[in-house]
Amino acid sequence: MAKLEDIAKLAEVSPTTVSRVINNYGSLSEKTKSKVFAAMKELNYQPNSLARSLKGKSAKIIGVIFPGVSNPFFGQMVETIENQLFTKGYRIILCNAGNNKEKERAYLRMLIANQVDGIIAGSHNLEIEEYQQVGLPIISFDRYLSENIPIVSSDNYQGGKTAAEILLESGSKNVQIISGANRPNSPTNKRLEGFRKTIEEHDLEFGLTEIKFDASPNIKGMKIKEVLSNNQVDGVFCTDDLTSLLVVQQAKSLGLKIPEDLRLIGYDGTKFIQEFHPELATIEQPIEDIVTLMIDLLLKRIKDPKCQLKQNYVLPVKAIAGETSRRISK
Amino acid sequence: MAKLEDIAKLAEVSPTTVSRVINNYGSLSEKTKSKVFAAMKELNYQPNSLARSLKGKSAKIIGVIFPGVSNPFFGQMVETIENQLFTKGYRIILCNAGNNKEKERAYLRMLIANQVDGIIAGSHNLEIEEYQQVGLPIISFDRYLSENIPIVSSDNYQGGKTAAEILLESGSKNVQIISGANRPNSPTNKRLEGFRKTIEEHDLEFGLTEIKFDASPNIKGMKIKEVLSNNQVDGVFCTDDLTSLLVVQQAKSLGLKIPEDLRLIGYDGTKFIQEFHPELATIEQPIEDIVTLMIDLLLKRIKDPKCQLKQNYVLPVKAIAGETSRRISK
DNA sequence: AATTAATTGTCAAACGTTTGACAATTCCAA
DNA sequence: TTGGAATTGTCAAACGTTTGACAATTAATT
Repeated sequence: MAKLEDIAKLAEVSPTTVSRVINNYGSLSEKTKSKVFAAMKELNYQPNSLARSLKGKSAKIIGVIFPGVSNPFFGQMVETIENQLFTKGYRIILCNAGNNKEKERAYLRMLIANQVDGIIAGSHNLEIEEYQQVGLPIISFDRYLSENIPIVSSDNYQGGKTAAEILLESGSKNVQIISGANRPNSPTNKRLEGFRKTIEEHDLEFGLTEIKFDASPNIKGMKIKEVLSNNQVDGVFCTDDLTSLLVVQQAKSLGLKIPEDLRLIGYDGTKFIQEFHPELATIEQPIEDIVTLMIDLLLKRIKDPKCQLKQNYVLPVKAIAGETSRRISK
Repeated sequence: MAKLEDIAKLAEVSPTTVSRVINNYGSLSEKTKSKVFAAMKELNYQPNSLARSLKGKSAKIIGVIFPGVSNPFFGQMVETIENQLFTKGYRIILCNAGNNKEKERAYLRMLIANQVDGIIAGSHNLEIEEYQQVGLPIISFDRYLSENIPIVSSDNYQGGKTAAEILLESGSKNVQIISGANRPNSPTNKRLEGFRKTIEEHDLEFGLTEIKFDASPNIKGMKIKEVLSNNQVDGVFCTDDLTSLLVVQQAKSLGLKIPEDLRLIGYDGTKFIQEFHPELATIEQPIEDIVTLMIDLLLKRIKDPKCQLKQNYVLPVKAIAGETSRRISK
């Protein structure tokens, strides 16, 4: 590995000058600059980023903590984060916290040890006290972490409301919401609230089924089957699209026709779902915008750690029409 | 941020001793060790990983280069890599190369500058000469990169063969393979070969449709529609499961019943597909094993950069039965 | 008590940079 | 030609560790 000194020798200048060229510091003639650049090219030189960061230069690395990336929603999220950060010159360390508090803690410590510039967190493990003490800029997606950590989320309340409206418009009277188990302080609870409010405004009732986020699909399937067969449910709102897919599966196996017997709407609206399951009605979260905003806020905090940010940033959702919520004329 | 010196003061020992405790170097009494550990705990100390790596200690970071993580196959792959590496004390820098050669190059240089311990690459951009010169341990997934970079892949030939057999057994006579555009040197070509061999052994012919990996789903859909409507195709092998989903979509819109009118088998068999689309027949790649092997090889190379490894490692695939390839009795 | 072994301390160099102070050189214009 | 500015060089300290040489202290063994 070529080092600064080697460049200096080749370009016949002093090491200091090379460093000056790299950091554009002090006054330099065009001639030296180009000599140095040429030498850098010739030796395929890359400044040692460790040494630079040690001297206080930022390493340009962001830690990204999510439950995982095999779920298409988080996959798209992380991919978008990576893409946008890349164009700004940042790299990411991927931290899949799963539903493992210890792992999340370990990652948090590691990120600190590695002197990352900031953290974007969207994990599901709450009550990680450590977040309060991390002396690093953090932005959270859709989860409450601590007092002064801004949360960016989509308009969960409006999302729940819209989902309810669509189900009602589609002619459903007996609706059901299937959601992940609720955590206190989680903004996703608002989906439920918005949904409830709307249903109650129409003087109707609804059933609530909670299924743990991390349950196996078989277990989830079983619970869904119960829901669909015990009641005369004719409308279902799933708080994520994958659960919608399971509902489709179970409905089929029960001989229920969608949308004739049962209307269905999901949540998230990833590119994946829109492209490979355009029949699914869903509420789309503006992933691109969410990421843009998170990164914007994070970089602001990185530039000025004391800059004041709001605690909550809410972005609008969009209803995606789909066959599964088509209005049925009886 | 507490540093080594602070620990030394608190534990009332010399900085050297602290370092010795951390690195378990030289002889140390239990008493001092525990004093130091206590101090470390009290100050919540994390050795500065940059400084350590500068001094030659490994940073315990692996670069992971894939096209992206929004695709469930790569998502699961990367998630598995991350999980397994975590338990071995390594972290990962996620590099989504997309189909962007420049980005991949930039990432490669960055990984070198950041002194990562090794690289796992599964990108789709071939002809990146730089791979030859990277002085780092690299393992590749399913792609040829350069002479001495081991490739781990599933048994593509056998996979293609099995897919063909299943289609034939299901009663299809007029089969079609829909694959990503072929790249020279790519092991995935073997899927095609295995398929061809088997079909020809049965004195049948087959059609080949190539669709660029990165085409939009709409374009892909259109091409698939053409294939399904122009020919009297009654069996389709897609070289990935997502394309299978598109075939299901198009078949439905054309009024073709699966499996009655058309049998279908895909490739990859991610957890996602198996759980959310159990009706899809597919050839499962043993992701877990692939990752285990890649990491095993990589860590070997990291320990001993000169250790001899084979150029190719091939792991067996498994046929996953599904409704879409059910035998039809006419 | 004398000898040896184990433990800890002091000191300094090194890893590859950045950056400041200062001096030396070159260049250009009046 | 001289003065001042622009450019480059030398030198050294710093970032937070690791590690070796060596000396000093303490503990264990006879």
